[in-house]
Amino acid sequence: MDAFYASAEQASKPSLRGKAVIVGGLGPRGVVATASYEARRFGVHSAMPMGQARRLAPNAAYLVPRFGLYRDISEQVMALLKELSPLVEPLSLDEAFVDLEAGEVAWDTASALAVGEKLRADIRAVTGLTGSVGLAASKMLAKIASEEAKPDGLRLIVPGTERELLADKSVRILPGVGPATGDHLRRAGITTVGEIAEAGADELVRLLGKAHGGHLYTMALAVDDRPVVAERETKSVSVEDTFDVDIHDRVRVRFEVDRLAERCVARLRAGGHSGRTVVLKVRRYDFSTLTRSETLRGPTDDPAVVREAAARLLESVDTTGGVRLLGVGVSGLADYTQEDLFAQAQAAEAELAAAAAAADSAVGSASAVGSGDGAVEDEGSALGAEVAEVREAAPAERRWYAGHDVRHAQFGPGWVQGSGIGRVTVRFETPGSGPGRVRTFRVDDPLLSPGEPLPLVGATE
DNA sequence: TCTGGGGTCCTGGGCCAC
DNA sequence: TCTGGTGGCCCAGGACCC
Repeated sequence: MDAFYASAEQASKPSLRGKAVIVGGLGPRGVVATASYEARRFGVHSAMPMGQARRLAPNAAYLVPRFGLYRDISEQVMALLKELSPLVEPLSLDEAFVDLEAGEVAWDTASALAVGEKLRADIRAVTGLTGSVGLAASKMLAKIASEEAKPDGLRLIVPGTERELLADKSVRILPGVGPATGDHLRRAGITTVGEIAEAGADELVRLLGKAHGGHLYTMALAVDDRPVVAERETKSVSVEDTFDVDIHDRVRVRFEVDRLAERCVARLRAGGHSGRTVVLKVRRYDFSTLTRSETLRGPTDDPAVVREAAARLLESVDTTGGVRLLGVGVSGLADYTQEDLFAQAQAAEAELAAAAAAADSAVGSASAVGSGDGAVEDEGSALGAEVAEVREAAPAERRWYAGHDVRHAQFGPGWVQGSGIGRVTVRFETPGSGPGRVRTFRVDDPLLSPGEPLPLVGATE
């Protein structure tokens, strides 16, 4: 999909069509997730600090992402892809590899082009958005082709022309070559894909190590036999927060770690997982990042267990000077928990005990663990008590995020154009309407409530 | 107003068992 | 008994991707 988040916003907000739209974190430390093509003309691009984007494009519309809407659109597109082949490998919400051969829908250049054009038409018809298609003999080349096809295009790399096509391109075009590897290669006098091929496998391995160097060399020869993999197993689950202002207070740091641990476990459970290794991530005031991990005896999805492990890990980290980001993750995923094993063991014990007719078998309840209600149990530490106090004091206020959907009892559906100083400005328009009017309300206006994204195509028109 | 969030993979050192 | 090689696991950090 082309400039996916921004395009989705333009499609659902008629007043933004043809305008510079920037989607991303709007806090003081936000970065750009996606910039519309109009915004890119000002030099704004993904991963740019939002402050810099605002300097470059002060008049652009700045919106907070609406992942629910993007996910819905993504599902529509993925469904179209699955009609083409059983082998669809999603890379993100807006990108996927499709093995057309496995789907038996394309067998030569002409049929592949026809499938690509029909897919683009279908995507437009179903979602109202444009997508670009790259056709090639491997995943790497298909990806390069799709980048070249953007926006709203189709590009086919004819088999046999690959090496010639890659030779003059920057090494940065190869997947796996980011700023660091790019610099590394540049210092060795290698700037193009052709130069990687000329340097030879041994030199690449010497420069970048066995795995990375060897892989890059074969990529440079346009050799990529990685298969399209439909189902990928999740290997870790994590949540992290960057704070608007560095946190110095150790109690607050501990409180945030507790909260993150609980959010992480909620996600873990939602995915039907448990995990054995708990990871704490700390980014300090100077942007230095460190991780600490602890591997438990068995997998868990118990919030208290993860919280306590994260708290132990935090004890080994020096946070004086301030903390910019905290994260908690769980890896070593399994589909059972240590508690399950305890439960099984206890059930077996209970059976034995019953068989022995022991009247007082001492089997506890295994189901008491992991209620997930967020109760704080800190083994009586003073810090734990303080954390509980901070938790009690956490405020709950209604916030209006720029770009998010609202509904007004009198004026109907609209979206938040901005808010501040007790006021919220709403533009009343829908995907099927023309550009709408703007009205301002008090932030606590009882007639105003959060709304749901409206479908971009059909329903409302 | 410098630098998000959620992932994956690789490397290299330390430690331990064989 | 001592030493060395090897392989696996754990841990930390770095790079990369979208």
